[in-house]
Amino acid sequence: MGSLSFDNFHARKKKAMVELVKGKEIAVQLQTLLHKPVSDRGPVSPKQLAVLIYRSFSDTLSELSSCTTPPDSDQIPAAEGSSACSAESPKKKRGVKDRRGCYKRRTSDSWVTRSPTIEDNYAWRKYGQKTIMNSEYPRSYFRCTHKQEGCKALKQVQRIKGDEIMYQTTYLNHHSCKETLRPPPLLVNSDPIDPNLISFQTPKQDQIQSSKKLTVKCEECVSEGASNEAKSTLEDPWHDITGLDPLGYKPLWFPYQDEVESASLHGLDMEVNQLFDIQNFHYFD
DNA sequence: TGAATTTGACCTTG
DNA sequence: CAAGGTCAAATTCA
Repeated sequence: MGSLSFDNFHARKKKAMVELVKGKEIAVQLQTLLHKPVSDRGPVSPKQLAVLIYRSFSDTLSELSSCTTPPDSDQIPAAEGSSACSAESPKKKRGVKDRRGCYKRRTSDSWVTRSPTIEDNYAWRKYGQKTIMNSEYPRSYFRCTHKQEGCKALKQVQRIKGDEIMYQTTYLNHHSCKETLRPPPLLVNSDPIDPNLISFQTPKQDQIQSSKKLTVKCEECVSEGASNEAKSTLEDPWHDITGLDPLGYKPLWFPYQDEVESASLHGLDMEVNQLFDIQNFHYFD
């Protein structure tokens, strides 16, 4: 078992590196493309390249996160794979021992994000809510809507005490249903739960005013550690493509951001920053 | 009417 | 035993 996991670790690591290199190459392509006049750009749009870059990072992170699972963990497989926890019949009455409680508590394959929204471009289904001790707000429990297909991704969302418009989201397990990853909406207008998300569409006249309010509100809600530099990128189109929050918050759907932010992301910083320097950043078709 | 959410009971963990 | 995580019936929504 040990050597198998060891091999697996290196295989995944290698795959992750390949993905990163691929992403970097695409980023270079994107950079080159953006230096060309729109008429000379050919069939591939910058937006498509940006999506590919995102996908590359996503795949990389997926591989890396799998590496973090302890090789020797004898964790009980999620309920559907466990004979001990599998139910004989789909419906059982209360009192009969069923699969309730057959869960893993937080594993190493978990990460926490803070965001003004709970949206992360995956489809989730809420399956529970609990009031938490010493917490003003209840914690909501979500699972991937594609659980039936074997996806074990879970997340817990809780408002942050003292920072009411921020949510702390704890993710458990990665999506195995990659194809269900919904592309970020081209128009991020508002969130049903929290309207702090920003629209990158050319604002209509009546939206400009609310946009200003939004800016003020967001600046108020930025945590102490957030840099003013980051706050100034409100119209950052990168967010629309990648889901990275332009307000200086943590990325909205970037697992392992704390570890990766300073490594992988900064690896692209130069190119990304150069992209932002380009005045005519046409990435929409 | 099917899908999604709510809610209280049940279960495990520490 | 308390706290937190999950289940599933009931309820709501589209």
